[in-house]
Amino acid sequence: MGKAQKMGEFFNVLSDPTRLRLISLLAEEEFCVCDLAIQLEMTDSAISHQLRALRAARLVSYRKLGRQVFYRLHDQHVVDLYRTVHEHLKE
Amino acid sequence: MGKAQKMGEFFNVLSDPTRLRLISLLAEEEFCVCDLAIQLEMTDSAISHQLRALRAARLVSYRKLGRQVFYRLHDQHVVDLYRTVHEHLKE
DNA sequence: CAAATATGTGAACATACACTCATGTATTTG
DNA sequence: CAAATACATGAGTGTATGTTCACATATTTG
Repeated sequence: MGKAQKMGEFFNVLSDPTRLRLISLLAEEEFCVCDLAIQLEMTDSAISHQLRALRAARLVSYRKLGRQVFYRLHDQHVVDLYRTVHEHLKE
Repeated sequence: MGKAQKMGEFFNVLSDPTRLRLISLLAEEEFCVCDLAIQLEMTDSAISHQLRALRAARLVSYRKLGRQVFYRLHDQHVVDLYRTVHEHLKE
């Protein structure tokens, strides 16, 4: 797979508002799926689907605690990127 | 429009391999549409459509010279972003 | 064990979009 | 002016994808 293809797939993960809102929440602290769903006012299923995409992109990791699964950002890198673009868009 | 929506639209522009390849070429020097099409081995029409998207996102600007239109990156900001992500994906 | 809770997942549906094709516009050239 | 060149654009088409819905799995609780 070409470089442009790979980069495109990465940016594509960040091109969805729901996934960006999840990243924004998880930048503060870890959350379980149901709490993320409540805060975004969406179904658990929709959130779970999007977390799957974030997992596949290695942007989040998680730990299971009883019935719940707590997600957190895999590293700070994506937060830096998020903030960089956020600043850029203030023009 | 929400912040996440706006950021999503920006990342979406960068999620297409053709547009990323255009950005990569224009990071070096300015090119006219037909030369971009030759280098990417695509039709002029396809390139023109994608340049329109890059124009709408204010990522490129252009100057007309006779029949040709020369495109260049609007500023260095997107190149920095490009390189940051390129480094990130080397993991 | 049975019911409830938290999450994951496949299919379906609606929408978005990248490229092609046909056509339009502007500029140059013969 | 007529033909050719460079680019732009709208419609059409195939593909990708976000959400919903139904259902499956795993854990807790009574």
